Amino acid sequence: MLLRDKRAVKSRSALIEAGLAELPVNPTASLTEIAEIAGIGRATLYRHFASREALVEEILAVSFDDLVNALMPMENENLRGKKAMLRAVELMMPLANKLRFLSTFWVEGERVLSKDPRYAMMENETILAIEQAKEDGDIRKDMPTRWVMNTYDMLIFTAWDMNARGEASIEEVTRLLATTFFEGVSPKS
Amino acid sequence: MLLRDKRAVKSRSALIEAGLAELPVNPTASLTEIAEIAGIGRATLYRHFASREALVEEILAVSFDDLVNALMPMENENLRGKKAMLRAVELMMPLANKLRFLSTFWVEGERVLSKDPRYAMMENETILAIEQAKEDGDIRKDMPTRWVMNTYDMLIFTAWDMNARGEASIEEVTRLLATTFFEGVSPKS
DNA sequence: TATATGTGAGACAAGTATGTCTCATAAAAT
DNA sequence: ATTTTATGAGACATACTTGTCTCACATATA
Repeated sequence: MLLRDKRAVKSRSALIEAGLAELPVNPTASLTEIAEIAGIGRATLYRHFASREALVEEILAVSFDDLVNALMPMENENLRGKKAMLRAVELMMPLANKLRFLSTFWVEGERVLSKDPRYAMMENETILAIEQAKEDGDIRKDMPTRWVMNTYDMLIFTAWDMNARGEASIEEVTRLLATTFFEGVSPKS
Repeated sequence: MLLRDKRAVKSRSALIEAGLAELPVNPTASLTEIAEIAGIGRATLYRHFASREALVEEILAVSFDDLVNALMPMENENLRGKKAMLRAVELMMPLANKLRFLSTFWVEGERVLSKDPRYAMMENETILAIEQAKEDGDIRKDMPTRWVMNTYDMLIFTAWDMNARGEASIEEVTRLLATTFFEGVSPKS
């Protein structure tokens, strides 16, 4: 199954798409269900993925690809600290559905997530930006970086969720997130 | 099984304790596992709880009891808006370990959670406090109440989680939460 | 002490998920 | 046109989970 054949490519992507759509909604979905959603025979699923875990890992890898891809523009922008964090939010917001998969496997799959070296990489970049923002006077030095990062991640998930429920547009949640994160919910004094 | 017998009371609470400890870590734990953790025979588990769902519901009910109990002191304090929100955080934070169960079942169990009338009640009280805070000039009027509430809830879970991992004390996460929520992560200007 | 009741161990049935395998068929590759 | 390869359908074995039931035993209760 070396993806030289059109059919194999199609089957594979159909399976990944199905998992990406179904697993966040129903994390314990059986492989029979996923194969059915993909419109692919269950046996074929096993031809592409040796096990359930292999499928999940592959979907995670694809999600990371999209995420890293979305953040690509930043490579040439040389932003740091607060500006980098805001720009990242802006670029990540439209990827809501992909992030959703990642957030579903945040708890259960922390060991799965951390298998991907890019996970640690992205975490490190976030930490770096937070520490730069502290130096620049944009984030309080007395707040643990870990707390700031958790808050940042959590706000991203919250923002996506609200957008997915149709309660606010991408632009709106981006603005809300930025304001809430840096200024809090209080009016400017 | 009317809990007239010491043994029944002990078994029941051991099972609830086990579920409370294990399910947040491993949401798909089998009843065999939970019974083993409780040190109770699996048959006895079924004598107390008709089904898996019944066990989960009971644990949720117990969690709500604790939560409502913890917030009891506010009944006589007549706080409103920002002060009510801060006081609620202060009272809820020490319940971290116990109430992590609720956050685990936040997504999956939203239908389970909303079975409990106290869920809607607490939600309404939060909404009321947020709207009071808006009137009082403590929360921006241009922020949707829904967004503010989601942020508030998520910060509570984040704080619980950080405390549960031993990364910060109760007092610390309480302070971090309050500051982050109302002022944001930026230093005071 | 005598009775009532909760319990543990284990058998049991039914349902479901995982993973392997075969074979005929259809569609790609050459 | 011929060969190669992926697929679908389904059988099959294995294992696990849920939920029920029985029986001997231990422990509350009276």
